[in-house]
Amino acid sequence: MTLRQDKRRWTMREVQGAALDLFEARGFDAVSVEAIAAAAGVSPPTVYRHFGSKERIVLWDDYDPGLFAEIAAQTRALAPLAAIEHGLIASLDRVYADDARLVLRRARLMLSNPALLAANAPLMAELCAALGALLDQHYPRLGTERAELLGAVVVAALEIAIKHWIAEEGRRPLREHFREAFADLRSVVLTEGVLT
Amino acid sequence: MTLRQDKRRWTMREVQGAALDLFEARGFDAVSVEAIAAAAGVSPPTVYRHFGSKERIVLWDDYDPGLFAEIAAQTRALAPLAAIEHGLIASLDRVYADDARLVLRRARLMLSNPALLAANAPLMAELCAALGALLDQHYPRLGTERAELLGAVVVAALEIAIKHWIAEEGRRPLREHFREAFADLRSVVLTEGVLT
DNA sequence: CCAAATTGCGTTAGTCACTAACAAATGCGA
DNA sequence: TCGCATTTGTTAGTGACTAACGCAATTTGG
Repeated sequence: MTLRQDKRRWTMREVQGAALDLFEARGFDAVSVEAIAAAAGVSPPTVYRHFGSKERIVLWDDYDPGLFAEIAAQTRALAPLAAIEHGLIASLDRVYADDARLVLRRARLMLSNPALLAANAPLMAELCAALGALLDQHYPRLGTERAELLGAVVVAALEIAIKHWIAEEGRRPLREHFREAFADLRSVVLTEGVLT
Repeated sequence: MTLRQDKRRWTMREVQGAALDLFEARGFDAVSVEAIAAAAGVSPPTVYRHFGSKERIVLWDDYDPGLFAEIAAQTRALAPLAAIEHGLIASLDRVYADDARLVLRRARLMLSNPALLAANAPLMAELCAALGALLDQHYPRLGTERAELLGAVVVAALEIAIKHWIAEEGRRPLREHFREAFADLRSVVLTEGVLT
C-alpha cells in the first residue's frame, strides 16, 4: 500500500531474479551473496535485511495468504481431506497462472541442493502448523491432534507432487501430480486389508 | 570390526557427548565448534571429518540398519501400513531400551533450534526414500509411487510422535505416541465421509 | 615380526555467510 | 515544508567450514 512496502517487494523480486540467474548459471554454492547484491545493485547487508539468509532468496514467496483463504472457503461444504485438497488445488491453479515459470525454476533449484532443501524444512513445518490450526478451527469434531497430523500428511503429499512435477520438467501441471498423490493416499489406506 | 572403526565410533560418541553438554548449558548457537573440539580433546577439523557440520554432531546416530531389518522382517506376514508400523515400533523399542535418555536429549535440542530442524530435513528425506524403496521391493503390487508416498506419510507420523513425546518430556514411551499417530491417520482417512 | 602402503590427525591459512554499529539518505506525518 | 522514523551503505568483526601439508598411527604383505 505505502510506497515503502511497494519498493521493498520490488527490490526483493529484483534480487531474487538476479540470484536465480546466477544460481542456474554457476550453481548455488559457487555464487556469493556479494555477487548477488552487486548484480541486483544493492549492498550485501540489504539482501540479509530482506531475506535473512542466502537460501531464503530462493525460497521466498507470498502465496500463503491466498492458500489459507482458499482452503477456508472450502471448509463449509466439504469434509477435511476434500476441503484441503480442493482448496490447495485452487490455490495452485492461481499461482500456476501467474508465476508457473518462476515456481518451476525455484523448485528445481531447491531439489538440486541439500542446503536449500534443508532451509525449506522450517518453512514446511510452519505450513504444517498453520494448516493444522486452520483445520482444528474449522473442524472442532476432528480433534487437535488429528488436525495436526492431517496438515503434515497434506504437506508430505505436496512435497512429493512437486518432486514428480520437477522430475518431468513441468510438462503436466502441478495440480495433476497433487491430485494423484491424494488419490494414492486414499487408496493406500483403504486397500490396506486387501494386500498380502 | 577393525580397531580404526572402533576408535572412530568411540571418538564420535565422545564428541557428541561433550557437544550435548555444552549445547544444553549455553545453547546451540552460543557454542563454537572450537569449544566442542577442545572439550572432547580433538582438533576442529577432526570434528568436521567425522560429522560434516556442527548440526550433525547432534543429529548423528546409527539406528537405521536395525530399523530396516526390523521392517523387512514384518513384510511377509503383514500389509504395508501394518508392517511398517510394527517394524518401526519394534525398532523404537530397542533404541528405547539402550539409549532412551540420549535420544531424548538430542530430540529436545533439535526441536528447540531452527538450524538443527533444518539440518534434519535431508536426513528425513533420505529416510523417506529408503523406506519407499524397501516397500517398493517387498510389495511389488503396491506400485513405486504409492510406496514412496507411504514412506513419506510414515516419516511425517514419526516426526509428529517425536514432537508430542518431547512436549510431555518423555513421560510415556515414544512407541505409544507413534501408535496414536498411526491410529489417527487411519481414522482420519476412513471417517472422511462422515464429517460435515 | 617388520617394512611399506594406507589412512587419519593436527596445524595453518583462507573463503564466505552472517551480524552489529554508525552515518547518510530517503519516505512519512504534521 | 520541516522534524521523525525507517532504510541503506560502509566498515569491521565472528565463526562455520575447507584445502594443503607434514606427521603419526594402523593395516597389509612378506
